[in-house]
Amino acid sequence: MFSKACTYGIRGALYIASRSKAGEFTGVKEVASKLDIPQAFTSKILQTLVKSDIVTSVRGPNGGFKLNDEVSKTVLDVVLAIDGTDYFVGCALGLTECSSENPCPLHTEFVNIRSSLRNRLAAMSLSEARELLEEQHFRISG
Amino acid sequence: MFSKACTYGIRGALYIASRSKAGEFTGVKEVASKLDIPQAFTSKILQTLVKSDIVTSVRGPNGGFKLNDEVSKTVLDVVLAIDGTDYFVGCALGLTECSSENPCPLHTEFVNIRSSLRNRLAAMSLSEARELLEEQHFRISG
DNA sequence: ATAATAAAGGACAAATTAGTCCGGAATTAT
DNA sequence: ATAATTCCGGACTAATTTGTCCTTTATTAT
Ligand code: FES
Ligand code: FES
Repeated sequence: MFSKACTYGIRGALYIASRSKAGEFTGVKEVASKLDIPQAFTSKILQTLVKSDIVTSVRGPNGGFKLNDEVSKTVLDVVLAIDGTDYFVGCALGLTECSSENPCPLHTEFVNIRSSLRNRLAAMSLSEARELLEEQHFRISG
Repeated sequence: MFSKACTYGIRGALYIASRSKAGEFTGVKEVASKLDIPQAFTSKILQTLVKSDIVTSVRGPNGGFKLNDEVSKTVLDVVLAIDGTDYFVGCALGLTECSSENPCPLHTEFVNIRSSLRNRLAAMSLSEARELLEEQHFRISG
C-alpha cells in the first residue's frame, strides 16, 4: 500500500503531533525508540517532513522536531511528501493511460478506492490527531 | 498498490482469458509482446499462475497457456497467487497487531478500503472478463 | 527416430528500496 | 571560548524486487 518509509513517516508525524503541545520538541532518538524504527532511517524521513513544512526542527540541546502549526497539515500531506502521488495517479495495472475514456477492466474500482482513501487521509489533520490519540485508545507504536 | 509482477499477472491472465475461447493456447511470446511486458519475466509470472491452477500450460508446438475453466478463478486469485495477502492483512502502518480492539488511527479507513477492493476483485471472474473485454471497450495492453 | 517448438527452472544481473555510517553545521549550556 | 547536543547531508551497504540468460524437459510434426 505505502512504502515502509511512508508508514514510518505517518507514525513519526503522529507521534510528534501528540507530543508537541506547547513548544516541546521531540528528538529523533525518542521517536525512533518509541516507535521501534531504525534511528538513522527515522532521521532521514523526518528530514523529508521538515522540507515539506510538516514539522519544524531545531538543532542543539533540547532541540528536535515539533509539529508545524502555521498550517494544518494532514496525513495525506505526509503520504504525498514521502511516496508522492504514486498510490493515487495512473493506471493501477500499469497501462500508459488511465482515464474513463480508455479504462482498464478495474478502472472504476481503483478510482473509487483511491478517492475514498484520499478523502479519509485528507480528513485526518495532524493537529486533530493530537487530541484523538489522547482521547481515544489509538496506537502508533508496537 | 500491487507489485509490478502482480499487475503483469492480472493483465496476462485477462489476456489469456480473452483468447482461450475454445481450447486455444496462447504462447508467452504473444502475451509479452501484446501487453508490452518483458518476455522472460512474463514467463516467470505465468509459471506462478500455472502453479496456482489459474491457467493451464502445455509445452511443445501449438502449446502455451489457457484459462483453467475447471474452476472459476477471479482477479483476486491472481493477486493472492502473486502478491499473497500483503495488501489485505496486517496493519497498513506496520504495527505488530491489527485489530479493532487495538487499532491505529487509520484502522477503520484501511479496513473499509481493503474489504471494498477485495470484494470487487473477487467479483471479477476471469471467465466473465472474457466477455467484458469483448463487449465493452476495456483495455489491458498499452 | 529426429527435429522443431514451447514451457520449466535455475543461476545470474540490474534496479529500486531500505537502512547504516560518519563528518559537518547549528544551537545551547557551562 | 569550549564542549555537549542534535539535526543535516552525503556516501555507503544490505535487502528486495525486477528482469535476463541459458539449459533442460515435454510435446508435436515430419
Ligand atoms: S485505466 Fe487502469 S486504473 Fe484507470
Ligand atoms: S491497526 Fe493499523 S490498519 Fe488495523
